[in-house]
Amino acid sequence: MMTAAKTPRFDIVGQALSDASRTRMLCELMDGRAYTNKELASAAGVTAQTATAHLRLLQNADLIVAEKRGRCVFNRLANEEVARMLEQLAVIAPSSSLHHVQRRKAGEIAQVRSCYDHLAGPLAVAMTEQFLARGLLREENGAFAVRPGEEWQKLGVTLPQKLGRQPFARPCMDWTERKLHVSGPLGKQVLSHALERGWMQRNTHKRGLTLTGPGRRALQEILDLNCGELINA
Amino acid sequence: MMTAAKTPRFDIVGQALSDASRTRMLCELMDGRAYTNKELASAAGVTAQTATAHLRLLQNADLIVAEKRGRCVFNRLANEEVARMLEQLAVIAPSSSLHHVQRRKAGEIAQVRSCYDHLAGPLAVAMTEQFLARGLLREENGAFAVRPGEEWQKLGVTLPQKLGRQPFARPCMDWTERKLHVSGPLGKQVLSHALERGWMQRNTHKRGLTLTGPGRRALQEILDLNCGELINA
DNA sequence: AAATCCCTTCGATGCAGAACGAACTGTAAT
DNA sequence: ATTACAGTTCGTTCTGCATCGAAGGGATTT
Repeated sequence: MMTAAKTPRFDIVGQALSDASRTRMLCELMDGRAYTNKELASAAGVTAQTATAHLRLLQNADLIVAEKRGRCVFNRLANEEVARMLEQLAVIAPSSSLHHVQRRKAGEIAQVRSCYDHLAGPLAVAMTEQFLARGLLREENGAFAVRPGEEWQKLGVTLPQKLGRQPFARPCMDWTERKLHVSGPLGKQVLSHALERGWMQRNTHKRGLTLTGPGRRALQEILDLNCGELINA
Repeated sequence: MMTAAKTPRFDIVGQALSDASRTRMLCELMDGRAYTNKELASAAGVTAQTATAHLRLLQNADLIVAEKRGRCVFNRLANEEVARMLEQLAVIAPSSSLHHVQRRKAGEIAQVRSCYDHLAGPLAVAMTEQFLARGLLREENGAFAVRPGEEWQKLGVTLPQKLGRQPFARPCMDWTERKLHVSGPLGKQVLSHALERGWMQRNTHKRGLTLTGPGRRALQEILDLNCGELINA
């Protein structure tokens, strides 16, 4: 049975987010990969015992899930909603250094990076703008409606039979660009296809990605994107 | 060489969200309207002193903004991004999965409502504009000067002998319209008269009001107001 | 078997902050 | 002028919890 219209318990999640050690761990997890207890302890700058307590708390708040493998425990974000919530949180959360400086400093932040399981950053924003300009996507009251097009196939996207029903493409706010890019199953397919084809490679330990020559050419050909303007490396 | 940590400080916002009293207040504010300290204290179930501390904390986290007006302090969400973040948070937060949080979209908030003891909302704003256009009110350095007129009588307003002495009509900022409407004794008389005559009725629970047929006709006749344009119910 | 490593549990410590009563400031009503 | 009311400040109490040292389990290696 459900209780009568009670207020959402923001405080339970907020409690989990209220400690700097825990949020440092979450930032580490935002690339969608799994990290061990020890790695996250090191990222947060605390001992393993303390990390254990933190990770249990994050688990109880359903922000992460843990998987035991041998003597290690792999932790990852519980689901995409958690990642989206964190991205939205980043829009309003103050940063250790200045936001504006971050954006302008070339190369300090990866121009191409992943956001949980999909592309983010200027490249993702530019691609999304192309999708919208070509009528492949339409923004409809805060959601993305997907229209068929040969570009999807070239990007490795398999469209579902029934378009427009489920959230196949979701708008996701990029916190450095403050513009929309595509998440959801569509965004996920685009990234995994790009990684398979060697269009880009994951950097060490972070969400950064490196766009390769073939990737540059592929995006130029499929979407007429001039990646040289975006990534001045 | 690792650059200095530039991770977003999720914990600062999380800290603000970590207390149930504060999140109850935020839930109350999610309709986009402004509430006083006391109202929020009551919504959170704490005393006024405690609410003061909470509200200051929320201000420092840039989640809300406060504006002093008279002896009251009106608090509202700082911006649209905060509302979006809270909505995204509601997706994660327990016990919120079914009840979609009511955030202000166009026309979602009562078009006719009360603000303590006087009318507010688009209807009140439209009436005030009529008062000004007909010369019944004049804005003088931030205050309303009242001029005599037969409309006042028809609206149930008894003017005091000495006009202009004390603030008989005060300008009151409507938070959703961002325009002025009339408070003070004059606004109070208008509302109580309208309720007496059955021009409108109080809704359950909130400050919402329902404009009745006779009320619609009365306002049409007295002020030439077309209420149909305002209230699309 | 012993050694090593990852993680957890337990206990102690110390700090942060949520709550309210009492008292105070300033504004509005009568 | 007096009263009532909204909000704040201060001091106190009490609970929660982040942290680490020490010690214990379980898995893998030597």
